[in-house]
Amino acid sequence: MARTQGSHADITGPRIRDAALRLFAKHGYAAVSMRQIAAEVGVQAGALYNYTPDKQALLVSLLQGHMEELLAARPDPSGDPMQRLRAFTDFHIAFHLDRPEAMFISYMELRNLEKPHFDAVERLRRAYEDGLEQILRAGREAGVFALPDTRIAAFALIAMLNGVNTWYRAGGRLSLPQVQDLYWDMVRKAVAA
Amino acid sequence: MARTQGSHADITGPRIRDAALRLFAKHGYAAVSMRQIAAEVGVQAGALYNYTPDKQALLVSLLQGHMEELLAARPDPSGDPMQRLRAFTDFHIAFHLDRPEAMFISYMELRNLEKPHFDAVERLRRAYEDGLEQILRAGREAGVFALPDTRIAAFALIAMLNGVNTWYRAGGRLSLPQVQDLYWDMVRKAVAA
DNA sequence: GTCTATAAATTGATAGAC
DNA sequence: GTCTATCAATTTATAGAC
Repeated sequence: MARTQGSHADITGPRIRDAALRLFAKHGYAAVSMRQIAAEVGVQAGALYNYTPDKQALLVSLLQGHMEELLAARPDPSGDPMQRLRAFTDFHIAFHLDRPEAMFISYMELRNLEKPHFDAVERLRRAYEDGLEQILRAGREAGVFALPDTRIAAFALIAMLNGVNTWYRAGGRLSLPQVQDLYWDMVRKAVAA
Repeated sequence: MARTQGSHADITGPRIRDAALRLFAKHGYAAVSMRQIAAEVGVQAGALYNYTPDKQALLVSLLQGHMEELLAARPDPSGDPMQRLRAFTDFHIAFHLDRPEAMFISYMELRNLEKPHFDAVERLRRAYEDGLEQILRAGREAGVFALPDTRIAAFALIAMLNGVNTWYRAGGRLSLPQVQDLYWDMVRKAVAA
């Protein structure tokens, strides 16, 4: 029989983060109250403050955690530039389709981060963009890519790949490998020499 | 000498929309109070309700107005598919770089629209995407574009072009025509046969 | 058309019982 | 560790004077 009171430290913490992620993605950070998060978890609002000092820290943890996971999961830089770009494309699509809410709030709620937290997250994003740009530069030097501006190209490719999340629905007419093939076709041609 | 009271119907209306656009873009719809908007305009909160029935109507008006302007400003469908695609690319970049806040809230604040308003704005966006897809289909039928899926390609190209707004700053190292050339280079190659 | 004043509800966060 | 109760501040929106 379910208790209505008692100690649940091990499970409550992650459930609070899950609930906050889901609600922030759906309604936006500013529109979500601590009471809503607590209700989603099944505790009272006061209990949340055993796990987070305040609402802002909850958002910071979600965004920073997402970017650190993204950087840690990147494919190894092995193979020629074409192979590396294909691996990056496949990875980027798969990683973000697997975490639609985290990806969504990582773009949408940046402005709700206080300055030092914003700077920290931006530094991580910058590192990720740099990873792609290095692939593009290596390809240009090898003569397989033709890109007048590798920095802008990196922005453009990431923006294009991010767009998958705006239309893809699991169980739709396209499987993940089909989506990866479709985007790889355009990525490959866009950078081609 | 400036009055602190009195009638200013002609100028107050547009100024409220301007202030709301700026503040919504900066802090997010949910995070902006009617008092903040009023303060930005230089009136008291109560005065806003002479111009909008409520806060939601202000957001609807901004998003719907932006999409209608976008559709109305599209380039004429003249020329061959390659020329039409170039015109679309140049137009899309120029239009959105000219309205960064409106573009921003049109993507970010969709979720804060009540259902019927959301549907109305989505219908307009869909019409815009359809315009690009028709260009892509015409090019594929003419044999100048090679695209396995014109719908996905339209999404991908729009997402790529939208990305300009995340990094472009007026007065930066690149002029508008330079940006248009850089993106056209990638768009052209991405769809090429 | 704008003001002041206020109603009614909701917010983030804290205190103290259990 | 969670609860109930509550504070102090802020919110949208309205009423009525000018």
